[in-house]
Amino acid sequence: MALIRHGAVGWPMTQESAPAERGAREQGEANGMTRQRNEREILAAAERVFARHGYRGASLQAIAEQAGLPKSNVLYYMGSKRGLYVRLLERMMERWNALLDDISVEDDPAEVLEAFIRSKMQLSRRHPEGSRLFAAEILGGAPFLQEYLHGELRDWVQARARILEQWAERGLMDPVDPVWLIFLIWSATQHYADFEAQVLGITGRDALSDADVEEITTFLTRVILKGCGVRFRDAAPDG
Amino acid sequence: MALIRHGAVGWPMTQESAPAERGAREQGEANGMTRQRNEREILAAAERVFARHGYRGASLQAIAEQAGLPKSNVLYYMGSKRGLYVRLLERMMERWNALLDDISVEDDPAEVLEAFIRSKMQLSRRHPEGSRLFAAEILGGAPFLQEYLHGELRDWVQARARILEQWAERGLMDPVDPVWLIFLIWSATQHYADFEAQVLGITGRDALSDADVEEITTFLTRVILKGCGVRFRDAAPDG
DNA sequence: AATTATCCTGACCGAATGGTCAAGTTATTG
DNA sequence: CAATAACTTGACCATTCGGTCAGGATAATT
Repeated sequence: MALIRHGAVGWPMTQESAPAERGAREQGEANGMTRQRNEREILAAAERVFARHGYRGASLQAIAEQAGLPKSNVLYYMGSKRGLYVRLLERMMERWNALLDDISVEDDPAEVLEAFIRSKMQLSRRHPEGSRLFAAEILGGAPFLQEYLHGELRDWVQARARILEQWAERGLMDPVDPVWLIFLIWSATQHYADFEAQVLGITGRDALSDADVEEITTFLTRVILKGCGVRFRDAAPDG
Repeated sequence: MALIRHGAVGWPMTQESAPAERGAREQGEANGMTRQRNEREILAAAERVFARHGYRGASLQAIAEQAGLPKSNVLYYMGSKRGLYVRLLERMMERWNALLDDISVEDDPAEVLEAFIRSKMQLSRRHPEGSRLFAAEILGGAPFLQEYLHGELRDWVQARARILEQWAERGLMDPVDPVWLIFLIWSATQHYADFEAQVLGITGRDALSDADVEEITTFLTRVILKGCGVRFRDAAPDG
C-alpha cells in the first residue's frame, strides 16, 4: 500500500520527527470542510514550490504564503515538511499508475501506443507541477522513490515491455527493445512539462495552447509509430 | 559575451552582493596551480550539489565538504553562491554551443541527425552532473537562463529548423515540424542523464555501460530517422 | 633577507530554516 | 448552554544559511 518508506532516506534527518497526525482520526477522511479547503490549498501551493525548488530548496514559509496561511497552520495540517512532500509524491504516483492500466497482446499496437502517448501527454499537461515535482525527485537521485522505482514501477514497465515484444514477434512492429521505446515515449512527453520554460522560450510562446498540444501529440504519434514500424490509420484524410 | 545577466532574477536577492573577484587580476587566467586545482575541485563539487538539490537547495557547506575545503575557502575562490552557479551554467552552455555547430543544407540528413543524436548522447554521458544542473535550472523556471533561452538558444534552434525544413522540401525527409523534432531528440537523449535514477532502477542496473549507451544511441537513431522518413545506410551488415 | 602578493580559515553576523507550544478562537455535540 | 473537539497563530527554539573579516600561513619577487 504505502509507496514510500518514510525513513531510510539518503539525507540525514536532523529534525522533522514526524508527529503523526495530531487531531483527525485518519488522513484521508476529510471530515470538516474547512479542513478540506485548507488541505487542498496547501497541497496545491506545496506542489508548486517543491516543483520549482526541489525538496531542500522549498521552504514552508513560501508554501504557507502561496496558500495564504500562516506557517504554523501548514504544519498543523501536514505535520512535517517531509510528510507533506511524501503525500504529494504518492498522489502523483496514483495518477501515474492509473495510466494505461489494462492492455493485452490482443490489442492493436497502434491504438495502444497512441493512447499511451496521448494520455501521458495529457498527464503532463493537466498536472505540470506534479510532473515537475516528480522530475525534481528523480533528478536528485530519487531519495524518496528508490523502492518504488526498483519495485512497482519496474514491474509496470516489464509487463508492458513483454507485450511489446510479443507484438514484434507477431510481426506487428519492428523488433526494437521495448524498454528503450517506453523511455523514448516517456521522455518525449515528459519534456513538455519539465522543460516548459525552454519550450516556451524557444518557440516564443506565452503558453502552449490546446491546439499546440494536439499538434505535438500527433507529431509524436506519427514519428514514433512509424519509427518502430507500426502501421496506423491516418486520422486526417484531408492533409 | 556574457550569457547571463547577473541581476534581474526571479528570486529576491537578499544577500549575495557579488564582491567581484578579490585578488586575481582576471577570472580565467589561472596563474597559480594551487588555484587551478582548487577551482577545479570546487567546480566539480558544486556541479554535483547544484545538480542534486537545485540552486536554493544547494548549500555552500555541502559543496565545501565535497571539495574537501573549508567553506570560507570556497567563497574566497568563487566570491558568492550566485557567482559560482552562474559560472557553472556558463560552462555548460559553452559545451552545449559546441554541439553541431556547422551544418548546411548540402549535408546528408541521415548523417547530420545521427551525429546530433550521438553527440547529444555523449554530452549527457560525459557531463551528467552538468546536464542535470541545466535540467534543474529549466525545471525551476530558468530564472538565470531566461535571456539565453529567448535569444541565443532560440536562434540556434531556428537556424537548424530551417535546414530541416529545406531537407523536407527537397524530399529528403518527411515534412515534419522541425522544432518538435529537435525537441524530440533533445528530450530522448537528455533523459538518460536527468532520469538516470529511474533508468537504472527500472532496468535493474548499477550503471549504464558504454555498450548500453551505444545500443540506446543506435535505437534512437534508427527509430527517429525512420520515424521522419530519413533513409540511412545500415551500419550493421551482419545483424 | 625583506617585502609583497596570494592563500587560508576560524570566528562571527543577521537572516532564514523546520518545528514546538501554549493560549487563543471557532465549531460541533451532548 | 456547557463541554469538548477542531482550528488558528504569534512567540519562540536550535540549527543552518550565505557572507564578512581579521589575521596568520605560504609563496613569489626583489
